[in-house]
Amino acid sequence: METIKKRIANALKNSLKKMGGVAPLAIESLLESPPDSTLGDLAFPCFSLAKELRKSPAQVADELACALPKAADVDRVSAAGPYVNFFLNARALAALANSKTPKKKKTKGTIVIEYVSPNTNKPLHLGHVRNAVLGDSVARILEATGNTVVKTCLVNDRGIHICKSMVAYLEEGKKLEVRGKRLPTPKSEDTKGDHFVGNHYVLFERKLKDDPSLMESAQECLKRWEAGDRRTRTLWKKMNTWVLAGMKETYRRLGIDFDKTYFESQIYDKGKDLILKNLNKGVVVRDETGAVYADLSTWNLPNKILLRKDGTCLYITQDVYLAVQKAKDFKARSSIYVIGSEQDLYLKQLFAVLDLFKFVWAKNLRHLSYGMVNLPEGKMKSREGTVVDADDLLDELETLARVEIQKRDAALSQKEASRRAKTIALSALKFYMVDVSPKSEMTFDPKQSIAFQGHTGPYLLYTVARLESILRKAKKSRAPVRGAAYDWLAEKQLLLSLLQFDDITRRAAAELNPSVISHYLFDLAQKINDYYHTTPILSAPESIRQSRILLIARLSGTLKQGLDLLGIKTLEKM
RNA sequence: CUCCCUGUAGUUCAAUGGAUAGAACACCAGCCUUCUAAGCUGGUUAUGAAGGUUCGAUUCCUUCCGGGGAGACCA
Repeated sequence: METIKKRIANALKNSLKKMGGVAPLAIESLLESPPDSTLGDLAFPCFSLAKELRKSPAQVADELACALPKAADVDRVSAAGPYVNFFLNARALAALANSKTPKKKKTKGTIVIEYVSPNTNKPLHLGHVRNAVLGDSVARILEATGNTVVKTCLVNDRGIHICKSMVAYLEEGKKLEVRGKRLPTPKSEDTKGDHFVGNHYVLFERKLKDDPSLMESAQECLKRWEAGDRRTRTLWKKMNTWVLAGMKETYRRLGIDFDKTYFESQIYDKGKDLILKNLNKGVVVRDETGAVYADLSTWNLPNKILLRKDGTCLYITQDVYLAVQKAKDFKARSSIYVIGSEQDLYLKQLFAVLDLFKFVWAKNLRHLSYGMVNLPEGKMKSREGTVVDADDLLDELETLARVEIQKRDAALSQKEASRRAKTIALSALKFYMVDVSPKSEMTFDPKQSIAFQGHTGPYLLYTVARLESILRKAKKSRAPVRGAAYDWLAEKQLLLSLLQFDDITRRAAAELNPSVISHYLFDLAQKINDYYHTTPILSAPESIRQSRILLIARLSGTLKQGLDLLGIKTLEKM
């Protein structure tokens, strides 16, 4: 595709010279796709040339269309109003689509991406799922465009939140002790560890209403933790282990993983030295109360406190440390933070502080900010119990997928049905999450998100399964190969779409936006299904059958490749 | 009070400043003796308001109205 574009751009440049004009610099990038395929396959808008040539855009287009030389890969050039439209040659497109693209080498260096970053006081919820799916997909996209990607997770495993769960757990324990019973565990309660601890967190919040003194207990617990009190640390460790085991299970179900996990408890006080060093250099300042802050007026941002007046650390203290550590650990040229938009200002300040500290890589830090996930009835609120739990959601989706599978093939083995249900359920969830552009808030309507028809993941899986079915049958009845032609409009559209894939992937990488890919894939699948219905493949005349099968293979491959970039697995049959 | 994001069919989402604002869901009417009907075809419905910049504005600027978020010792 690039080669055709380049050639057309050159031809345009030459013709413009003859007409007495100067071609715009980025002439190749001006080439666009017409809104309707009957208008052409590529379009060149002439608006910018009109002034210079002192002619109307339509006139320029008209003259340009006549002046352009004939070429093998272009069937026809025509002016339509202010546009010069090119009709590409289907055979040339087919040849291009079938030529093997060289595998991308990883030459661009390393990018670190940090995502999910959960607290260890409750299980993962819908918001984490959006974060996880986004981060995972962006990592895949960057990898596919020549970067080495390191996936990291920062676990917020210490702080007042976990202390609340601990206090609730100990309170419960006191009561049980009186009755001579042992403390419950996830095992004794047959509850997943993260849910077990989360239940105690909820319990704490509920009891807090009647007993405000519990808050003091939590504060004391935190102090004991910071002082290194052995019993507190032991309980803390035990509860965190439960939570992390539970989360691991959820990640596994989601198909998400990390190359490196950092724990807040291990680094939360490590940024202090760096801050103090910069204080000595006069880069940051101590105010009259004793707190250390960074003046960020150069960045047009409010000042940021880096150390409390009592000298203790804040969240940003460790974030500064961690950023430096990541740069050292992986020699990363860039780092991406997948974090909700409510922290937009915080991340701007973090990046500014690192810039203030003169780290060269600070200018390459990026915040992949994403909007909140809301429910049709409003915001998710843990206190009101309206939080959608990740595990529950996955269970529900799998059950629904299973029902649909059962409807279609009752004879399918339990094992296979379950395998398919998992894949289909995940495809629905991931596609739904990734299809909205990250910046937008999204409304999670359970009814729509679990739909298996229309603009959904399962629609794409189904399209792949149909293509694979054709390919299986084609193998069984191999026909003699002959050269063949793509002479129909439908096939040309498919070829054009196929040739856009690399461009689309690059755009998604540049924008850190997987929805670019999901939109493309859905559009491609629609074209494929249309083609499927209108064009016979296996029963096609011998002369063109083989090239159609080849096209089907290419289409299936591209769909799979694209879905893989979204973290979605496909099925051969469904 | 200040700053950031946001407002598109009944609903959920699209649209590098470009040609007739696209899908999906829902609703109605069709299509399985033909490669998987989780599919396909057809039908009804939208840019919050007013100005401005531009040959051209859903997109950029201003004001107003509505929604969300953030604002130095929580993150």
